[in-house]
Amino acid sequence: MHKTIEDIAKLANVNNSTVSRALNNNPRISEETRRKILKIADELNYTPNNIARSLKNKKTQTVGLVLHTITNPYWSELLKDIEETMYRNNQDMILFFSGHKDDREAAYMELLMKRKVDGALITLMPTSHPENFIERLEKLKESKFPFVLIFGDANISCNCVSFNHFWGEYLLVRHLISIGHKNICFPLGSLEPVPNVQKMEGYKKALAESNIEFNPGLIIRSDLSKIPETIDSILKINPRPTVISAVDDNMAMAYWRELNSRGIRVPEDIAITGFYDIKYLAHMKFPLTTVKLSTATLSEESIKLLLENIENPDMQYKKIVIEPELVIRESCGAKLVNK
Amino acid sequence: MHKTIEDIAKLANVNNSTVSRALNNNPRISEETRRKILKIADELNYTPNNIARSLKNKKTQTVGLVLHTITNPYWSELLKDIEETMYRNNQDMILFFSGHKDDREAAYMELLMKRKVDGALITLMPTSHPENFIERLEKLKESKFPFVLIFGDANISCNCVSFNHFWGEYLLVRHLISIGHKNICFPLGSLEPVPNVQKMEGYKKALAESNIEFNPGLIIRSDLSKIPETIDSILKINPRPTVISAVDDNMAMAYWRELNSRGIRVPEDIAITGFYDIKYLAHMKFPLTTVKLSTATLSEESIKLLLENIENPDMQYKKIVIEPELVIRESCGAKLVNK
DNA sequence: CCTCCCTGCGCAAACGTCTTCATAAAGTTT
DNA sequence: AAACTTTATGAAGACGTTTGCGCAGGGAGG
Repeated sequence: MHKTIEDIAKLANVNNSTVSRALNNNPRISEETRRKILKIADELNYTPNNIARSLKNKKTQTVGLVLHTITNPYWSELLKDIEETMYRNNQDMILFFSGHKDDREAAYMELLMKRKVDGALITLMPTSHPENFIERLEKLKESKFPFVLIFGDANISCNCVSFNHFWGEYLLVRHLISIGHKNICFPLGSLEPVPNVQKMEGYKKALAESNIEFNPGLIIRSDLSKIPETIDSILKINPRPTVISAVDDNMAMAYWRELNSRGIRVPEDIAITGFYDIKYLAHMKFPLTTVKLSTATLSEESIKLLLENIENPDMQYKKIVIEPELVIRESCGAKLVNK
Repeated sequence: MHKTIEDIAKLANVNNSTVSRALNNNPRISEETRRKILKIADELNYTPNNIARSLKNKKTQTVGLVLHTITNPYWSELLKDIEETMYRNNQDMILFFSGHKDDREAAYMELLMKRKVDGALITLMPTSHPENFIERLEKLKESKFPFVLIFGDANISCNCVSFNHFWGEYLLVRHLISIGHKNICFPLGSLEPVPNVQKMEGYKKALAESNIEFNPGLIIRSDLSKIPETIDSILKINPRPTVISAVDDNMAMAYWRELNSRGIRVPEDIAITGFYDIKYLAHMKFPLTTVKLSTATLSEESIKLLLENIENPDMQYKKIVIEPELVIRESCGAKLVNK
């Protein structure tokens, strides 16, 4: 079966501790014996037992990842990037999906402690039960459990990594204006979530800079379950908007599809923009103009922060805000304008 | 800090072993002491140390999941279902993405053993290096490492769970014929991968049953990177096909998008069908007629098989084939025909 | 009443690794 | 050459569980 340190020790005629030291590059050991031990370890095809190691070291080299959703391709992309970053950092990752369900979220927060992960990456989504969620975070903080909140906004005191939604929407609307759009419809679900508030600010700032008056009639309620109704409302606005700035790529695609089924062309008849930049959609050849929230940067930054926190559980909390990036494709009508 | 069995033992004035037995529902212990111990454990907020437990038991209650891709929403859906099934079975899951890269795949296969997971779910994708992949599987088999191959076809001797692609395509084409389609274009990348071979059989069987002659001109080469060219070829076929039976939903969407950008309507001008049934697309309101390969059933079956294998490492290999299910939506033109 | 068996529990070893302390040998300083 | 210091290694305990063995006490069967 599997070889242990003791097996090596016997063959090398040394003590366990010597083998352990040789394997761990402890300097207090002679080059000669080190080489001898390493050679034998190699011949025996020895691999250390991480369980035993964890028991002694009280570190598992494993972090938890708590996601609220995964079927949305943006989050899968993020998951992929996180996994790769973990791999580069020699960390294992154990996964917990809460699926927006409060009870599972509670269960997972418990599991984080029980399963002995060294720390965790946790996503905050505006739709989950905010009070319970915050309360659970407080518990983690109390027990000094290292974690960082992904997409966490400023209202929570803990390690956070998030994006500057304000600036993203600003860049986007500024671009739309620059290619001739003035009537920019901005449907959103609710103004409660912080990202939406920030986007609204960005939208207004861009308008103001171009001396376009803000028209509240262009801000309408929308929801993935009521796409036809939303499109109805939009088409009734007078004058008709020339572009719909969707709150995310998914909504953008749903609008696109609904317009298409009515024979309205995108972007010729009405333009559409998204937010997040879901790679899968570009893969499927949908040239959506959007604002990229880089999953690569997000994972890089959050893991860096998390490892820092694991290293030093008493560190000051940090907030990292990543700047988004405008991605101009065809759905905004940019190519039409340039002709 | 964290409480141990010893802490409980002291307070209860019993030995460690008694506490352990009480906690593990060992029958050789009186109801009285059991209750006393459980009460104290509860008061102390005791949670067992899984690391120590694993060290003793040589079981980690953790399984590895090796995925080749995750950004494709079908696989994310599968991942979600697997995670949920794992949760119900009290198993942790550690994740490895190989991203179709051979070196990472090799690294992960090594890690599976080193990281002390009890077993693994491994996906086989036709695009990875088949020889190396098979070789690595043989190694796992040699060391009696429990694993099941997801989407594994019959050519490999190991535990497999896969779908009956043959029957899926057959159901689909039979339906297409039933609503009046006769000219069914069937573009595919290559006839090498087993699923494609099976689909081809299903396609032919359905035609034969309706006495429609097989027309090789309708079988064309296709590739996600050459969508416009594929559509060009399809539109040149005479008589023009009334429907494109794509090899998967992703290809279907790419065709859809390309046709749309040329002003060709789906399904009015040409119908489209997919394969797999990616939930995300339905979510985005694309009413794609497709063949559902249920991720729920897949995860259920594969985990059941894996746990069985972990329980008994010497078991006979099993092959499980899941029947797919036809999902009729609008893209095949069914609704048009019925009018 | 003696043996036998069952119940309930304690003792101690074990899982594989790391680490503190001790010690012997070798090298350095005075 | 005595008194240190440094270097290389060994011995043993610890991390938190689980478990085989043993033993005391009590009930049952002969």
